[in-house]
Amino acid sequence: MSISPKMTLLEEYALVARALSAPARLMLLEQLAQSERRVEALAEKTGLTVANSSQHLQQLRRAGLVTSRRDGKAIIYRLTDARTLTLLGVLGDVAERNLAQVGEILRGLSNGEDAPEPINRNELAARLSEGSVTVLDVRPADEFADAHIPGALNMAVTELGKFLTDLDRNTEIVAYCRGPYCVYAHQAVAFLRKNGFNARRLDGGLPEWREDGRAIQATS
Amino acid sequence: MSISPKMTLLEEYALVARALSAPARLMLLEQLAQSERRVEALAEKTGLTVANSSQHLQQLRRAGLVTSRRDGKAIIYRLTDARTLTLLGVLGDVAERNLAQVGEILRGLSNGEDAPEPINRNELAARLSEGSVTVLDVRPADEFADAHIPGALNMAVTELGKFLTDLDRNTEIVAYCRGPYCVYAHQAVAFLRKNGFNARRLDGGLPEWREDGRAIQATS
DNA sequence: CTATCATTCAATTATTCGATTGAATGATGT
DNA sequence: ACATCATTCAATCGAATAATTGAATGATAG
Repeated sequence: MSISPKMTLLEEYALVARALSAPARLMLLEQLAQSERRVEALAEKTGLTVANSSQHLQQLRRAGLVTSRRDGKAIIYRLTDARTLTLLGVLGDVAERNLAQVGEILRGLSNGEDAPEPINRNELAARLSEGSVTVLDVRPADEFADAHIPGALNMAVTELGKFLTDLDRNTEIVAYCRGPYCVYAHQAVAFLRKNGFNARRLDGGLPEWREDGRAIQATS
Repeated sequence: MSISPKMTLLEEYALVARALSAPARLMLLEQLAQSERRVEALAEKTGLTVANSSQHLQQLRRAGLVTSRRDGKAIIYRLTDARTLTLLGVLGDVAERNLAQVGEILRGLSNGEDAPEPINRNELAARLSEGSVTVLDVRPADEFADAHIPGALNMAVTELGKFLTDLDRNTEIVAYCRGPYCVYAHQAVAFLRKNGFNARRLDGGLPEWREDGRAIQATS
């Protein structure tokens, strides 16, 4: 079947693409983009069984998208490098702009509010150093604890209502979450705007911010 | 199965990735990156049957990677936009750097010669305006006729031996072909270097050159 | 209006994939 | 050296996919 080098190459490229072609594996990659994790932790975060996670992770490893190492009794998986992150971002970009259904869902998350353009990371960095912005991390608390943008507040989207009084209505709010596939930031921005706040989404999530080489606040 | 918007989104992203997960479709996309084409022409170029090409093209269309229009009796397919090209490039990049087998094949194409770093498109453009470089288009003649880098010579890799005397040994040669998945340029560079020429590969092929907004020489 | 013909559809077959279950592995840490 | 336990493997099932064949579609061109 694949005697010529050309065909072998194409099959390898196809293998990488196939690794991205299951929602379960995209969830795993999104998690790994936050930080390296053990199989069990990944299984819990994604709702997959451990055995199933393990098999998906092996497919991702065969495709070169993740690598693993041992730490004590656990195997720790992580993204091979920043190119994996780039690939995920471009994939989301293509889908968002070329698939009508994706655009609709993303707009639907805004719940009637028309969302403003996201703020880019350069601009946020500048605004942060001025102190003229409130940064909101809407990921689960454990992921926030692991690492976040310095000075960010952590509020789960579902709890946002309870903390509205804590937020300064005169300062622009920038919300972010995991990255291109995370919907929390969209929802948070819509909710805040509906309640009269000036809120925008950050372009990219924590992984992209970190990949830019910017400072993060980490626990360990 | 997919009630939550999050899952629906992931399924859509996975659909795009799945579209890239078959060698046949990657070949079709490589062809479409050269120029828009009819189904029959694509089938001939890729060696697929017409019916099979049609079905693959429909999958690519569902994934938003290509679009089609009618021209007379024919349906003309083309890449939806430059993002598709970017996606293909990043996919190749990940595979080349993370999969050992891909690296080996690409090195194997050089046939013992160690290939120099490719020249980037900015540099080639500068060198072209100086006239200090010979540009070699190693794609098939019909694709060359369709469009090529201005001033480029067209030689199929297999015919390269016959034309060695036509090439100036004192001018550096830059070879290019279809893009990241095309192996002709690698082979041409190896052959030329083995024969004492100073040759390098262009980073990216004609589609990337065109996408940069640079001048091309076209027939029509 | 009708014949033409490029493209698409439909039905089939062989293959591959994803999820599940329970057992096996094998490096750790005592 | 051995027990532990996170991870992986193996086997199974149901579903989805790619390629092939031949027929159907449907817009064009005369």
